[in-house]
Amino acid sequence: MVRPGEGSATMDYDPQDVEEKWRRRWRESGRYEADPGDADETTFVTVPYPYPNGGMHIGHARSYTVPDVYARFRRQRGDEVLYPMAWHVTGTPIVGAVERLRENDPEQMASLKDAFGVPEEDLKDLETPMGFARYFIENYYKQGMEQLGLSIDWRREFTTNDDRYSKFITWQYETLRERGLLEKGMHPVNYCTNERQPVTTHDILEGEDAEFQEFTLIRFSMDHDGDEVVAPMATLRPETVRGVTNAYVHPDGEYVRASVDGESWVVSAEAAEKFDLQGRTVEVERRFAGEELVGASVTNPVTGDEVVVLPATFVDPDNATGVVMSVPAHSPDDYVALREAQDRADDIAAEYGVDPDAIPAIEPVPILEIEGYGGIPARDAVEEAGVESSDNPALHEVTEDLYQDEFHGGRLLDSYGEFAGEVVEDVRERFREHHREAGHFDAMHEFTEEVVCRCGGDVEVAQQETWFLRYNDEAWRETVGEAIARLDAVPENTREQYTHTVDWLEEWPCIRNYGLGTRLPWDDEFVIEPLSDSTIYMAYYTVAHRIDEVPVEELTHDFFDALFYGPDAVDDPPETALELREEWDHWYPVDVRFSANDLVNNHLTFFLYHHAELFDPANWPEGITVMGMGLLEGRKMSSSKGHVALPSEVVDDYGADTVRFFLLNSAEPWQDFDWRSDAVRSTRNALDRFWNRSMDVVDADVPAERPDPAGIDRWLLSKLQAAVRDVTESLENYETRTASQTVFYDFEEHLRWYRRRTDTDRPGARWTLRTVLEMRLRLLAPFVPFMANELHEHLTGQPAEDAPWPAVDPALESRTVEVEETLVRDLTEDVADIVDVTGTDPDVVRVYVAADWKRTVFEAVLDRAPDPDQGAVMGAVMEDPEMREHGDAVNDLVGEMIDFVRETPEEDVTELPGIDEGEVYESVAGFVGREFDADVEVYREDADPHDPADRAGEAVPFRPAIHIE
RNA sequence: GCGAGGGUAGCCGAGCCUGGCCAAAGGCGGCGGAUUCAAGAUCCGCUCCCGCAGGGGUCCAUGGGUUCGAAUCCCAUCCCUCGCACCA
Repeated sequence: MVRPGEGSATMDYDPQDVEEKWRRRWRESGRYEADPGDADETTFVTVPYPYPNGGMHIGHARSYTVPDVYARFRRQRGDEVLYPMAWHVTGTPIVGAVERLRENDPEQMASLKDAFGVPEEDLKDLETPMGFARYFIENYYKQGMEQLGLSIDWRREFTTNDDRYSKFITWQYETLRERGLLEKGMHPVNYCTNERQPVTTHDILEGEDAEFQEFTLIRFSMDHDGDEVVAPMATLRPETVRGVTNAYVHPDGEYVRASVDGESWVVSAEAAEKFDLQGRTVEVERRFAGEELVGASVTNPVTGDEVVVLPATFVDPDNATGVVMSVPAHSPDDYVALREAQDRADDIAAEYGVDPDAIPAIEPVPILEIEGYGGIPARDAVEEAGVESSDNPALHEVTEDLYQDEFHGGRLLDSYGEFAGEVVEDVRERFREHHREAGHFDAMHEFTEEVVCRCGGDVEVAQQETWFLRYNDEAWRETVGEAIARLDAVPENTREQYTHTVDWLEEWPCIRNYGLGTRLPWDDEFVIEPLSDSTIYMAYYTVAHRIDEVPVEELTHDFFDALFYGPDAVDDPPETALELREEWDHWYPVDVRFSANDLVNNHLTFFLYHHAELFDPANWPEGITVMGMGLLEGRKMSSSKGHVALPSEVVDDYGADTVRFFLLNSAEPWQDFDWRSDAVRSTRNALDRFWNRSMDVVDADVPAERPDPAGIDRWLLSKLQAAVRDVTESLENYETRTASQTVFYDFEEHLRWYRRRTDTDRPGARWTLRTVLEMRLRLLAPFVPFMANELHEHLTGQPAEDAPWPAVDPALESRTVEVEETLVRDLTEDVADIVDVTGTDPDVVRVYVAADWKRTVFEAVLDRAPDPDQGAVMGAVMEDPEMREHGDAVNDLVGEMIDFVRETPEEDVTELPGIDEGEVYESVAGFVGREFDADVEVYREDADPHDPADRAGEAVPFRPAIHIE
């Protein structure tokens, strides 16, 4: 019995022990530090740097392991490979995390303590943003990556808050500005009216999902205190302007008369503040109750018609302008409200002094027609739904439905002139622009729901001056389009997503008011936001370890110009910059970037934009492989709910190789994967089995020279060549699942058959198994580097990763042998079927090989492959008088053979004429006999066989007749 | 609504591009057997229905179509997931 730790070659699989040993060797030898050498090819693999605002979970583990597999694969193929890593700390998430920690926010504390297991005594280290980041970098990310065995060059590590990195970003933004790709403008932001500053979604307590809406303001005019003033009415449906029959204000609401951008406006008090925030110059001149406006008439800027202002308590002065227009023909809400106002017409007239005849006289004015509704769609909708009053909750739904229908199916009436007859969906935008230019319309932003800041303050949409990246610039779009066209987009269908994103992107506001990162070079009040400071940093990796020796103040604009654009780009190029340029030239471009698929429509597209602009096509990204999401036990992971699997824990539980193998094998990189502990456990069992079997091979005596191979050895070696070819091809396509499935599980199936077929103790078998193991270990090394290296070293004295990637040996590949073996398998299965269905335990199995004339028929069919025609074959065959003797049997056989040829792969069919079936069956008589514990007798149908059950006649080529007794 | 992806046996999941080797890989779960003191370990077999001769029937969301032949190609319908921004 072998005791643990005894050092015998037959030791049990102990991943913790094996893995720690290799980690140490890699660390101490600097195995993955990549420096320019003289290899024929370089491979530069990148992945978005992690954002350490929390710990690392199993989804991250996969994101970094998939590139590692590719890196290891390319390394074994002889490339110089660079796989670097850094840390993204830009912006507010880390700052926000620290704030929530300081406030003892329960969700944050649960995430830190329960999900990530941060000990109480460490919490004090997390109280500054960089302290927080550093803690998770060191204790979670970096440690997790090392445990997983990622082949990263750690010398190049940096954070995006480093001074030198900022110099690089500074150069990037100065360059973009010089090229006119940055633009100053106004932009809507979330603004806390209490703190008097912009806030991010992380700071929002209520209404996190609220979106900005752009309301169109219809500039109604009215007489107020003897002046002509504007009463702007907000709407999302500007095309209904011709259907306005009246307006509403809240009689008790506070309204103001204000000067807005030099004009006199009447709006709610809240609206005046919003206009102020949205970049307009607002001076409130007088405040009054809404009641004061009731009864006034306002003039429609488009039609010139006058309509009356009515009181309504449903008006929310804190929504939009607080002055509402009513379109009863097309808005069920308005329709019902109007009916109710008309019911109370006398009261309203008496209370507010409105002309008593005005209210009953209001009639809905249709502005469009739509199939399925009459002239007044809102009336039909309301009546059909049986809604009688405004407090019926169904009214909301009726309104939504009608809006939807009218948007997609409503055609404007003749009064719309040039817009008449068009569908709302197609015409709204043009209509709005037309009237905006004519001065009839204006615009404002508003949230879709109420938004409250963490401080309790009201959050409003504010317009703020900002800098934009001009992603909608036509020339830039064209260049990035070329970059997309050249890209190896994996999977291929993502290419369209990049194109689509480019079409859809407008200007991108690239700065924020606060957060970590690089200040805007020409205005240090602002910081460049995270998606904008992470577009070309892969270039920084190439020099990161050497730039640390350059004093920060030397990292000028010229320095980077010289580095990236060469000695001619500046007058007096710094020597160091030119030295670093060689590193950059050596590694760039990025060969492949691996990234989660949700970054396609921002980060990855930005990545392409900036490369396309700042670098030559030769340095544009060559490939992007997108990755799917991770589930845990079938559910989404969530650190706040504690539903996460941590890499360090699962590596402790199962071993890094098991974790890696599961992550790589359970789905292709771009598919979603599901971390299920039962499946992971079964992966571990499979690796255990593999280890034990491998150790048996390691311990076996193997002849130095290859002994004479049995047929089955040649079969297994042929399968091995196919595996080498398939794994190589799959890995070139980043198909980690297919590749690992082929070399591991599929090959285990071949070995199962091999063990069943032959005595594995023969010298020939021992030699074969050893050769197979050695090759498989090399093929497995990218996936399970610890185990593969360990076993390969036991076997050959050299780690698998240092051995070259296997090549297909054509001498060991034989289609004929493989086809013969399928005949053996077919025979075995047929006998087993018969045994099964008859329930007999045979003493004798008789096998009858088809007569020669049947072979002739098969060959006649084969002559007309791949799509033989029954008539033609029959014509040819029947020319032979001997055939005619067999009569109808020939016809049946031709039909059967035609089906057989059609259904068999062409490369197999062509092998068949060279195969002597009888010989094949005779050579496996011993094996088949053992399988069924019976004597096996092989006969030829036309050689006067012993045929007690009269079966021989049923034999057809490659389907022998069988009789069991 | 727009854009992308998807619906395959108890479950997960391959196959679909390039139609026939597909009753449809593999895993999990379940059943039976072997080994074992025992086992969540390993090994062998079974796991749509019928069948005492290698066979037959039905099947890949639904309904049509193309084809000698459809899980695979085309059309329509239903359902599900993700993204739609200034947030990493």
